[in-house]
Amino acid sequence: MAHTTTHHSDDLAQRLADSGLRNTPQRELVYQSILARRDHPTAEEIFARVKAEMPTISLATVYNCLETLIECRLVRAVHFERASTRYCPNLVPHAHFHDSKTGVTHDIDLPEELLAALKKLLPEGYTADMIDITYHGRGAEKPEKLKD
Amino acid sequence: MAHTTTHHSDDLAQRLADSGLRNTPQRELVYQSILARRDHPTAEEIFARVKAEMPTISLATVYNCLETLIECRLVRAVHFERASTRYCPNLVPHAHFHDSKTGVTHDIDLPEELLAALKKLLPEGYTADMIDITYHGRGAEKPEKLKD
DNA sequence: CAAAAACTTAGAATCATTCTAAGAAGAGGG
DNA sequence: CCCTCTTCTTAGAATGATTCTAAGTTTTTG
Ligand SMILES: [Mn+2]
Ligand SMILES: [Mn+2]
Ligand SMILES: [Zn+2]
Ligand SMILES: [Zn+2]
Repeated sequence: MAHTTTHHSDDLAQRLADSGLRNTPQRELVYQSILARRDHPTAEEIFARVKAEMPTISLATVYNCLETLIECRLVRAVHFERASTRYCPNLVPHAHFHDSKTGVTHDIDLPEELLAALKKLLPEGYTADMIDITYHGRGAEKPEKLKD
Repeated sequence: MAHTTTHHSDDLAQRLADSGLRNTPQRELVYQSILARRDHPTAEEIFARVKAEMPTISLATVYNCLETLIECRLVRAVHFERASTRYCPNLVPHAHFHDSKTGVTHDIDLPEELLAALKKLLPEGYTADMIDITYHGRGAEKPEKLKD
């Protein structure tokens, strides 16, 4: 897989350059801390993770970096009710399943055809830039088989 | 249409009674103010409308009444990003179209088949109590034909 | 190097919502 | 009718996530 391997830090460097922004250690660290796991951390959770590596970083900077990452389209903001915003590094169009028992959030891939069907529900002349879909429910009770 | 006509205030009285709650003038007024229009007002907007009729009502009471109406399933809370919660009297399953230019919110009816298709995307063992769908985009630019 | 621009930071401010504590209103039993 | 218990309403304080402010740092440019 030689040179075709893409490093996420390269993505970041590239996107920041494209937007005329600087690639700072804080931005790098905040971005990596979101990529590291497939959970959907809040700003406070990211702050806690990042602080372990860079104890001087501030919560304000975490918020600033997150805003930058969203502008650069490397991270997506996710909202459940009015709870703290969560941040998601999965850039393919997907829905979110919010487990009301555990509070855990899973990504649900959305087939192109389903998005098309949703767009067909709109009245003449309406265009949707994005469609936000959130499931609220419960995940499997039993421990999952032996996949993953 | 004789006696079959349902008055919304009867709905309210019934639901409150079912839940062992009292039917107060404040609850009645808050409910009517939401039913009166198909917009999706915020608590502050409802407060303003209701205050015109009952100048002594408090914002806390509006929030309390809204919570009660939601418990009684007569009103639905709607969230866009982290903006103020909006309240919707449309009880059939529907999505929301949020016009990013005007800020106006429209209801979009959801066919049963589409909800079924969405539920089929969930992994084994996952159940969704509810699915929240929000479109973000722009409505028709031109003035609508001559309907409505 | 000097100056300008972009960033980071701590703490204050904001804003929607919830909480608290006290008073008002309604239901029921005598 | 009173009395008492419970439910409601109310004003204002508290909360919590996020944004703003103002001052220092770092980076880039000339
Ligand atoms: Mn400071
Ligand atoms: Mn008070
Ligand atoms: Zn996600
Ligand atoms: Zn609605």
